[in-house]
Amino acid sequence: MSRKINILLAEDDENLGLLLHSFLKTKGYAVDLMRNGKLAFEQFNKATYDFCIFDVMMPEMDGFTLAKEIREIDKKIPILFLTAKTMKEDKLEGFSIGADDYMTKPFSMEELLARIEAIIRRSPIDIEQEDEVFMVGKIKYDSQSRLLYTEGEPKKLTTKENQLLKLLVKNQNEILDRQAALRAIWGDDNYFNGRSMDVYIAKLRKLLKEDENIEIMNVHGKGFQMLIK
Amino acid sequence: MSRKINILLAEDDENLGLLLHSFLKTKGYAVDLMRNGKLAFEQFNKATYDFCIFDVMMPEMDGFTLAKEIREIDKKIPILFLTAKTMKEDKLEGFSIGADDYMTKPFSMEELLARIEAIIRRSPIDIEQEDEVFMVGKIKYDSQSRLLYTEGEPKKLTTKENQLLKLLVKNQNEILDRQAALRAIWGDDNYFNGRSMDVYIAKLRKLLKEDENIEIMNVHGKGFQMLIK
DNA sequence: GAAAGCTGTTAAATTTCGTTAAGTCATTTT
DNA sequence: AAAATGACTTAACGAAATTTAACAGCTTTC
Repeated sequence: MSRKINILLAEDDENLGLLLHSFLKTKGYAVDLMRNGKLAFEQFNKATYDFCIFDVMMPEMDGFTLAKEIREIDKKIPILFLTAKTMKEDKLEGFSIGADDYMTKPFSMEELLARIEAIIRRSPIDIEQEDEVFMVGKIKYDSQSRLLYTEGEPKKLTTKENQLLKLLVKNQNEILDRQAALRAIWGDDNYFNGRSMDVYIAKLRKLLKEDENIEIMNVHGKGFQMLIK
Repeated sequence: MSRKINILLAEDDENLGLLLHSFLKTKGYAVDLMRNGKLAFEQFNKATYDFCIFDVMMPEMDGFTLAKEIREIDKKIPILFLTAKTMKEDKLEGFSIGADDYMTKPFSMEELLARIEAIIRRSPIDIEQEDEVFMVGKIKYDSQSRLLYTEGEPKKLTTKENQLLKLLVKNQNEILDRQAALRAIWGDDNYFNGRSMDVYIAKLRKLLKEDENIEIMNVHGKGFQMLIK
């Protein structure tokens, strides 16, 4: 079998949280439980996850806001919502963010498991071997070892260069939101971090200019978009 | 049966502490009892444990803070909390740290035992043979005898080399937080200890450079990450 | 079309890290 | 007891990574 699947679980109800945590663990998943959206977002940027389960109603940051933040930096990770009420609007909002499924409390553990496995089955590419190696145009890029295989010697990226390039590549051809990137990499989107990011964008452009089909384009006031023709 | 399971017990109430200590000993566990969180953390870094039982309310360092510190350097060790009051917030905080279970005082010895065994049953890999012998790339490493089986003569590591290498290996492919490592090995993360750690990182790199697939990579401002390709 | 606000880029300043060597202290050897 | 050894720390210096500054060039707004 392949490696364990990492699930990020955000749930403020301690009983349900524990229950889910231990249940999913017995089913062979690696689960990190966070008690609110803020903590969950921080955790999301620290580790690498394959799957998210978010309660909609939480203190600090609710599940939808959390999902929005995460969608800014990861378009594809499956998100499943848990919602206490059968609010129609809730569901709609959830799906417009890009929810893959939702469950209305109370639900059975087995049902939850079935849904998780269904979603995982549906997205066969990413989950089974969350890729750390990408092709950026004709340039190979290994985000794990932070190596960019340009002509001649592979170039070793610095921590920040690597974090930023990884975000851009993962959001290839889509806009990477400025604030989202700053929060994900620098933890805070103040003015100076913003200027710092601009410096790194310049560095990456220089690193990638060898392939003229790659372009890191600015979208004024919004963010950056890595275009590959 | 396999070897004895080592439990680290942190409990400031002397009566309860001794009671638990002798009870668990009769049940075949090896138990070390510490009377506060600070001592328990120091002890955790001296020996190797399979399981933790922490009282939440303790002088010097409470159980949650202790658990947080330990989680920085060991993501997987099971932690069970003992809590005097049925404080809802306590429980939440505990589980977000990654508690595996909790018990509210007063509780029966048998119930505690049942929970411990349930947790151990759930995590089949780590506990039954928590290894002191690792393969680091193609180099064998015995952290118990502090021997690194490089080409030719096995190299005997010093105390600090061994502690640091063990932490890196246990957090393989993940970031070992600088402060956490310093607190775990040096007890304090001041400037000089930091420089000392850097010296040891250099030593380890030299020791391991024989296998070119091993890399101790710096994550600027955060810590170190041992990568094995 | 001028002001205000973003972005691009280079360079300087600051912080953090890598490495080697010298210093300190305790223990062992001779 | 003097000398040697070993482990660890501190110093020293250089290199690398990151941030801040500085200034020029764009975009939007009204």
